[in-house]
Amino acid sequence: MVLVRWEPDSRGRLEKAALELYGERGFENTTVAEIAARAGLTERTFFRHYTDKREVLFWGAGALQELLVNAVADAPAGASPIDAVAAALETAGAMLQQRREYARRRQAVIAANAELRERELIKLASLAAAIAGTLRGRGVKEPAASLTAEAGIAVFKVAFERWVNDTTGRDLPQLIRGSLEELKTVTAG
Amino acid sequence: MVLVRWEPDSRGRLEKAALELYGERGFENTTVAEIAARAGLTERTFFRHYTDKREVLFWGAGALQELLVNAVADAPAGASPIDAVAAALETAGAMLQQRREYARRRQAVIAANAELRERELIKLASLAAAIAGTLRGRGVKEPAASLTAEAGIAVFKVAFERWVNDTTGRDLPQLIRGSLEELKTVTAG
DNA sequence: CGACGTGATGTCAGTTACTGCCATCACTCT
DNA sequence: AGAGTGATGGCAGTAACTGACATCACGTCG
Repeated sequence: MVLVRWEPDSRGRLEKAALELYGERGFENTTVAEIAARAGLTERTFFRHYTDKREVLFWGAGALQELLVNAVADAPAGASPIDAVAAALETAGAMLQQRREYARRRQAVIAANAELRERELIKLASLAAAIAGTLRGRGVKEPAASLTAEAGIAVFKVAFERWVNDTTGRDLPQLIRGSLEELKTVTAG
Repeated sequence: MVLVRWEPDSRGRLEKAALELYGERGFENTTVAEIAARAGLTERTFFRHYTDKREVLFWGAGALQELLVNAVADAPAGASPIDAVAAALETAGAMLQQRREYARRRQAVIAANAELRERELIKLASLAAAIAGTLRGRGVKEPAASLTAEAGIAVFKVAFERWVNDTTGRDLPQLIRGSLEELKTVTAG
């Protein structure tokens, strides 16, 4: 009957089931066994794919980091560090924008739970560290590299939050540009 | 024999025991039962004082947040938002500086473990949110308030890390000032 | 002075996240 | 056909955390 031993894309099924259940009853009231069951798998298999119950929502972070690092590395040699970072963030923002509904649901789930917010923050910190490393590779010294990267992440955080909670459909890359301008104004004070 | 039913300062004993054990064998290889035993208490009592195993290292965060918020609120009315935040951070830095050895040991423990780093990041995010709220109370609009607060926290993170890993005994408030200047330079690019 | 309430602690049982070890078995390669 | 591989299941074990109830020095009030 069954053509293959296991249904394909178990990762995708686990992520879908987890996002649904976290959204329906909340992260804390969802059991890993329940996620696995909805995906047609067992708890043990869940933990083979994800190191813990939170990580199932953050699998895409690696790809985002790679995208950002490449974009910073590929910025024109003449670009200032902050503009290289800003351009990279706008590129990433354009990608996220294509999956707006998914991004919103996911963000609502994360915002509703402190443990998930913690995980998100460490992913952002990891992004900042990777960006700082890339800037150093472009010849930027410390502490300028770290400060530029951290400032970029701050700009992204503020812009992303506005974008998620925005009903007027503003453009994420534009919000990022606007946030950077605001940061420049504010630090010039 | 015993004059009082329980030794006083169970919180202090728990925090001391936890920092020691996390430093000796690492966070992951330390059991809450072991911490409690070293403090002369039971596991159950540990969880009455701290919501989880990490929180025992972050009890002081509340006082720090209060200090920062007050310092921002008390800044002269004419001060720019970024300068108000910078002054508050320098005040906080001066406080931390008085407990340098403690701060270093604690930071070494936190840096060695991802879960503890997560917790630290959410505490810093909470600081940023509180500062942003105070700035709004001073009439600063969004997104300027959030960006100023996030930028301030970024400056603090970079300065604090340099201070902790510094062997030449540089002054933390000075490092904070220097980081802010660097940020201003970098964002002016 | 004695009963009584209170607060910090102890005891214990239960749930669930997470891990190590071994078994299974469709598919593949030789 | 037989051996190897890889994704999965089953199961036992540890430890974080929680709820319910017991204890008992201390202070208070009648």
